[in-house]
Amino acid sequence: MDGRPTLQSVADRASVSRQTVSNVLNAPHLVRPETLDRVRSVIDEVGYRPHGAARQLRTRRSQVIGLRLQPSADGVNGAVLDRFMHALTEQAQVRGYRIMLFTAPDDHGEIAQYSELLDTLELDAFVLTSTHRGDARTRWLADRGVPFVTFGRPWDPPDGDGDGTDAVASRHAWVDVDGAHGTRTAVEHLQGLGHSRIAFLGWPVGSDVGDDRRAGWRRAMRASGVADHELDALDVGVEDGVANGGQAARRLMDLLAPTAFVCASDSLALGALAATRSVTGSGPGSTIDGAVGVAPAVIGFDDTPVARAVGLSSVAQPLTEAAGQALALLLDQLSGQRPGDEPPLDLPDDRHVLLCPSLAIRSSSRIHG
Amino acid sequence: MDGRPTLQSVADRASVSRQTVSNVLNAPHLVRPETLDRVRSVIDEVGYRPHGAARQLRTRRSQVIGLRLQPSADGVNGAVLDRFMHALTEQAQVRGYRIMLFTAPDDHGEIAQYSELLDTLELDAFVLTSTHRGDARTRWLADRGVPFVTFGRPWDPPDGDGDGTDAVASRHAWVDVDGAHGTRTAVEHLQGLGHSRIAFLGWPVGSDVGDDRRAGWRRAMRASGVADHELDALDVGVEDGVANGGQAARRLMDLLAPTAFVCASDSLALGALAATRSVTGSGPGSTIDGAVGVAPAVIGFDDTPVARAVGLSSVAQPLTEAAGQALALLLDQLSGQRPGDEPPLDLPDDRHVLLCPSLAIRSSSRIHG
DNA sequence: GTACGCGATTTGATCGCTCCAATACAGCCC
DNA sequence: GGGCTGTATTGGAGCGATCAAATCGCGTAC
Repeated sequence: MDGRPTLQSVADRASVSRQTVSNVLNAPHLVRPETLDRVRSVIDEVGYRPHGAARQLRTRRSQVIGLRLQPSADGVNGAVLDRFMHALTEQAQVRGYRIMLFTAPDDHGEIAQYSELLDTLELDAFVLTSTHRGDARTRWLADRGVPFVTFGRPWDPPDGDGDGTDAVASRHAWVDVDGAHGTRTAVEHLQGLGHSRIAFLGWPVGSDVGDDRRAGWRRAMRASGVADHELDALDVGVEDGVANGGQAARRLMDLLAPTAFVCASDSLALGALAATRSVTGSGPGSTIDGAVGVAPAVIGFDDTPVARAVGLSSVAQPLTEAAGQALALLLDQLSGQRPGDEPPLDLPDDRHVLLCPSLAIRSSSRIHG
Repeated sequence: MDGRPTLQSVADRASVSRQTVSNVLNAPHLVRPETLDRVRSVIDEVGYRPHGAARQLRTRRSQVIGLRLQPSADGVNGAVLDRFMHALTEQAQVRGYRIMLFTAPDDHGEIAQYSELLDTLELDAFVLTSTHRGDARTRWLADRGVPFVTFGRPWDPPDGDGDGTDAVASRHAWVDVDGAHGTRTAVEHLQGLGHSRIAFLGWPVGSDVGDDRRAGWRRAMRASGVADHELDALDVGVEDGVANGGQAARRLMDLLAPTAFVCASDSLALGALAATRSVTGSGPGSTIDGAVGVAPAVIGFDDTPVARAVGLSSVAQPLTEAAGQALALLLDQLSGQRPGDEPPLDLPDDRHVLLCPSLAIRSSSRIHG
């Protein structure tokens, strides 16, 4: 009566043994139906819940997934990872897993945290974000057979130095959103509205994510017959930020007078939006008049809350879907892996999920001059 | 050699007993210095780390703190809680605690999660956000003697129905930011720049946080001799949102032509900023000319990334400090409480921390006409 | 000389669960 | 009825740590 109900106390009350109660919960098919019912009603009656630590001590599984909080990217973006985390937490919870947070100053520190979390708390898996070329984290985890998924493709070239190690190491499970597809959709949407001089306002060449988004714009433009030298002129790369976006947009408008901007981020788009609106004097959603003085259309990327707030069209990542897929990939690894076993060597290649973003159309791309 | 190092394996290697190794880690003062050194060097050598689940099973403490993720407030705000969470995770980590996430559709569901998390994982404490009047969560936790802190004051009236239960229940540990102080500082800053007709753009009366911020503005205005009927005219309450902020600002400008706006959120401020700038045609930071046509100053609240991006002055909450204080209050409760003990009945009243926000001054409040 | 006190260390028990091997019991065939 | 198969259930062992109590060595007091 005193203290929390335990497997033994439930067993006594139901006149069975410990193990039978355990089986009722973990392997019901082994228990005779009438015994099942009886034990279950006792469980409900006393409100029994298994003790996680005790179970973990025996099974070597914690049912907990680790996630590193990024050091708060102080931009308009950054909310993306937070939203992903929300979705992940929700999805994990319904599948019987929990999310544990940790922080680290850099990748090296993150690996140190992996080590500690695995040794002391025996986390079952990790979700990695912000992957990049030559990511030491994926290598470390893969070498130790720790289940993990990355939100973001491994951007390493598919075939490294020929010895195949890199290829194997980067053949891990991942989920990502097709950025190129997003910008292409944006371009096509604008073309459908009659635009043809569509500029790309992105980051400097060299960031994989940025180049991917640029490539989508480029392909769509080229497909509609725009020449390469013209594309080069319409293609701008600046560091992320509202101010930078505004400056770059103004410069482009002076030189080439594009009728629309496709941007690599909402920050850049926000700057462009302000620049285009202040020059022409017409706010988003204002009336159309003739040809001159109509503000160019602007489309951002990531569909952050700010975009929603100011009526900025934006490419929206399916973050809930991404989180769901990430978890599915993780559970796949977890189910096939008994604590002591080695991870299977030749993994199926269908552990990659590339999702298509959608376009949230708002007033910043509804009108056309 | 095989398997992870355990307390026993370290003990064997150092030619001492299990318990001595345990003491080296948990009660070094009980161990003779030379033994201490010897055992410690073995620990380092084999890389021993205590196993959390085993420890928890015995001590009934998990060293884990629970935090509910709010269902992603889809505004410009909401980032506030995310930033608080970042700080909390960081602070907890250096003190040997971890943050575990969970979600719930409402307060009732949140309580159900508490129950489950306490029974199965034995979380040591919880951090609550978004507290409100008659919050069932704090009551539930307090009744069960579960340590917790809220980020946000209990807004219940100090003396309930006279039976004292509410007063006791709400006398829990909390950390909050003095919103009134923030808006007062904003007003004083504006007055220092020569402003006198300063409007308040807030939420409808009835939300405790909003009324607090309103009160700060009101007090500062009254202190400088503004009559009450004038204050009522300068005081607007609308639902949060950029569009609402813009509309309300425009209306105020038509009626009363205030020279400055103090807002209850960055969303409202953003709307006001757009409205003031589009009417006069001068962007933030543009040149001053005479008296007519100069854009009113605008100050927001929460210092969200967007504010930083568009040059909006804003009242900044000290979130890192808040997280640190919250944890200090928690650890205070945790240290004084042995697993089986009852919580102390008469708690000290110094478990409330009210922090002062600071003002981030940017271009939206630098000029004055 | 025995008793006592005190610090350092060891031993046995225990937390709540699952794994494993052993057992009881039914049904079936010869 | 004996032997076999397969299913339902049982008891013992152990996961890795801490707690509580026992033990040991040694100096001091009576």
